[in-house]
Amino acid sequence: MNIPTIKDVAKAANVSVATVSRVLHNLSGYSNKTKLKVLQAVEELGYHPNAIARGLINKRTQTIGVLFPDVSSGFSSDILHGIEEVAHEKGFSVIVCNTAEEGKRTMKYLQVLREKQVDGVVFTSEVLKDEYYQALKEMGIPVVLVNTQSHKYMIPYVKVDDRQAAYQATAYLIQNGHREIAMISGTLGDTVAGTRVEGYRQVLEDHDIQFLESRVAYGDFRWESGRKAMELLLADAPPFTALFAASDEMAIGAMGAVFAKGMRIPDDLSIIGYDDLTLAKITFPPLTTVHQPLAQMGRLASDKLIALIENSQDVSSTIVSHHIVERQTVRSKG
Amino acid sequence: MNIPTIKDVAKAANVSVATVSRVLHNLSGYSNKTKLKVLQAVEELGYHPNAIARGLINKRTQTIGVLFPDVSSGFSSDILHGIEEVAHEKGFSVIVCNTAEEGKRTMKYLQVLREKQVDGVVFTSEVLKDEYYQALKEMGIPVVLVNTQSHKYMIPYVKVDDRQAAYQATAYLIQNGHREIAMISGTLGDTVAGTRVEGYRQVLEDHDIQFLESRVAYGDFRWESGRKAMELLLADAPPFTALFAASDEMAIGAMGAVFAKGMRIPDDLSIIGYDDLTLAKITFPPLTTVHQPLAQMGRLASDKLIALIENSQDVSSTIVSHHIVERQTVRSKG
DNA sequence: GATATTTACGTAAACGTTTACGTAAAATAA
DNA sequence: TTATTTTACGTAAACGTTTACGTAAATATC
Repeated sequence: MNIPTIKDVAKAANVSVATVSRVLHNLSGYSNKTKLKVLQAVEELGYHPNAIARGLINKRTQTIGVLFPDVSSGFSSDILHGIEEVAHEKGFSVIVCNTAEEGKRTMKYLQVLREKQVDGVVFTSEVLKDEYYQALKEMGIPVVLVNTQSHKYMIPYVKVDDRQAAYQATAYLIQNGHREIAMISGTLGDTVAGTRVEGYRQVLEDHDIQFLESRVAYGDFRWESGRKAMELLLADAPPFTALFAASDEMAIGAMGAVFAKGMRIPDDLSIIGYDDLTLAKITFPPLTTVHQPLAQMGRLASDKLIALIENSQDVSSTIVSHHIVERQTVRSKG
Repeated sequence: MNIPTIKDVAKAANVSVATVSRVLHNLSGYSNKTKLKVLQAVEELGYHPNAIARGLINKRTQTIGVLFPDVSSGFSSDILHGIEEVAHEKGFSVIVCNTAEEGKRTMKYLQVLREKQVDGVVFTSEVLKDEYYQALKEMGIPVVLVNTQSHKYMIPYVKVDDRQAAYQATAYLIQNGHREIAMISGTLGDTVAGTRVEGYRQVLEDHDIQFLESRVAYGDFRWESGRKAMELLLADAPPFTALFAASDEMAIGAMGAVFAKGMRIPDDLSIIGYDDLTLAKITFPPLTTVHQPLAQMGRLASDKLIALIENSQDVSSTIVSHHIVERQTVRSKG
């Protein structure tokens, strides 16, 4: 018993495949009577269209590819959730790819996506290397960037203004009376990480506070690196009363290091994070942090990508708004 | 300038498409000279095979579908990571679906997956309703369950032994001298949740400790429900010195409620969780919990599914091993 | 009632592959 | 040398759709 095709339906309904296709697509060109016959045949045979055959002829697969450095991170999975949500609403499926930040894997994935004829690609949280760009360009399909951007190439992106967000996060600490402020940055050399320390440095200058290289430590955005960086800072840096961590994970790692020293948060040290992962509100005390609307960013990216796929000419980018969510890790000093 | 097809390559290399296909697949039936000609033409034209056309004829798409109740949870995303990893290794792509635990959405996804002709499906963390099973069965493709199982239908699954794990988690508390032990269970009515309270109940009996209905509260596995359940327990339940939470998220929610009361963990109250999410090790104090090898479960599921797709007859299930990871939320009562 | 238009279809090509089958030339065997 | 096998291809059908084009019948127009 083979899977019924449109031909079987046509035969059963005593019409041509063209007619079946027409009624299935609600086009015109058939009487109500034949429509009923066809629909009944579909029902009886349990016919389901084959999207592969359809894709072959339409040159559209209704599928997009999404690349993450680490799908399992709280950060990525929120974005994925958003992307998937609107993709599904709009009739697209999403293929996930985990690049593990490896160039080779990434290129492999791009090749697979090309062969699978995806209609578009979302690329997230990593710098878009030249070779990626070339591959993507050859594929001739729209791309949107999330949480990253390319200065070299003109590609629409969705992200927050990192510099400004970092500026405001640090400013928030200053407003709360802190003047000795350390920072744990993301990977040294990474562009977004870089932008964040610029923001941090800028506020300090604007408030006539001296920027001390010795008060900034570098992690890789992940929890463990935050803990280590904090241990370093606690041991070696000039004393400080507050910390800005460039990711929530690192902030929480830092909190662990602080607690381990028997210090209290925010009594002995204030901390502000960055991201507002689900994590942030469930730690104790709940983490004050700058909120990035991750799921929303995913939704916007999906939206934009699909518009592009459907021939929109609008290649604009969007800077989504961030804001500080005040929880309980920052203490106001008198 | 259109995308080159196998025909273009054939023309450029002055051979037939059949020959091109043969060299591309490393079959036999061509001289070394023509092989070189073909490869060169491929190179020059920048030809890339079209997996859609291939899928149409092979009736294989090298794609699997994966259904999650919530892709963005730390739980799901670890499983996804594992699934994706081996799928990619074995030449399969994965389409993610977020059911949001809604029957209608789930059915919609199953239909999409059917139309897209996926070769297999992984279904995770939800009970497999009859209608899902029927749809899956009609599709005629292999399915594997993760973190759930069906008593009604014969479908391979990958999960831990929940009852035993719950038994051991509670036993661990008893071994540490606790006898007044509360529990926060997952959704009342859910099978896995049910199994876990059975395990809990069983140890108590085996140690001649009276099981008190009033010492078990019900959440939905998520953080907030854990906090609420703990507040309830703290207010209404007979006093207890330890808690077994059926998920790490709930355990952490409970910790928040405890801290909010000014109590200390583990000094005033011991807590053991369940899952060992990334979360667990980064809270303070780090959470003692029962480890489920989530990524590994994903890998195993992927492995099994692909074997099934490739005609393995082995429909066995696997119970993966769990173990308690001792961190700092359980105090030994002298 | 003749002509023009619209409706309701059917036919067949096309999408880009894979592969069964056929065949001429080359290699081997007798 | 001739007969046989093997090699190296080419031809064409098939996968399941969509859609341009054609056409007979029905309907509308005058």
